[in-house]
Amino acid sequence: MKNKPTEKELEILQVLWKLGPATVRQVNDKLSEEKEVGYTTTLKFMQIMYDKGLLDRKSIGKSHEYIALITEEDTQKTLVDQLMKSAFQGSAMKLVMQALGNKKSSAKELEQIKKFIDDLENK
Amino acid sequence: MKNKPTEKELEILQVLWKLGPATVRQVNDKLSEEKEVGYTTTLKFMQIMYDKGLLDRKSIGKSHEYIALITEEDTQKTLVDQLMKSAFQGSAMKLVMQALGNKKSSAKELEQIKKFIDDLENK
DNA sequence: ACCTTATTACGAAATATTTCGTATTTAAAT
DNA sequence: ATTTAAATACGAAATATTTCGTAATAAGGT
Repeated sequence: MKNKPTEKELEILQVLWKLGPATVRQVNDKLSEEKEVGYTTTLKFMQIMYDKGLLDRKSIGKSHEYIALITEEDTQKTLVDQLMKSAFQGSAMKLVMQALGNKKSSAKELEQIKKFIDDLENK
Repeated sequence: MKNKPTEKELEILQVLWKLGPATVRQVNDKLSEEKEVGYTTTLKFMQIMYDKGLLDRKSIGKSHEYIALITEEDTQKTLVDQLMKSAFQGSAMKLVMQALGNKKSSAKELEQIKKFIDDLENK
């Protein structure tokens, strides 16, 4: 089983999943759109994540280009599993109902989910 | 908006939701079933949570009886919202599909969810 | 070859979370 | 009233996470 990335690490992963391979500068620019953050802060994180094996990198000119080594899906799976265990007694159903009840999803989305469930059932 | 409890705080909340009003001793015993933890550790957490306003307490003999001031539902909502934002681009649907896809829910549960969705739609 | 500028490397401060030891208090039993 | 056992209060150590300053490095332009 995987252990989950910290919140800041997740923010950086999000950027990399969206942009694909990217430099510290690019990631920092993206993060800074939301909330100003020091360049060396982002750099440090990405170095730590590289050391941890969360990212890979290669030299491009004088800088590095980083790429996520874990997929968005795997990470989502890890996080959902964790939340299900820690707050929903391991019940996917409880979690799902909470998620659907919370935020009004569009009719279209609800249909998609029903179709998704049908597919699960006929498998 | 609420901010989420830390992991240890959540563990303690879980026990209190399950047991109802309980002493530090009772909570610590419960937690220790899983993994040994020092009595004063649990005590300290519950004191902090009391100071933060997460718990209330009243004197019972020489000890205190604590009770959760936030409900399990509200907490689940907060956690799901947070996860939805931080890892699923705010999409309930993506989260739901991940949750259902991950863990095989029983046919009965899947039916319940579909019914739940139907209710949402006819509202 | 030298200067400029952007990048990396490194260390450490700042903050948040988790853990527990020790001293004090309290109530119950004798 | 005194002793004893259990609980609380307090402080601080241990660990994890987040943030950034400074120095060293490297590449590109002149």
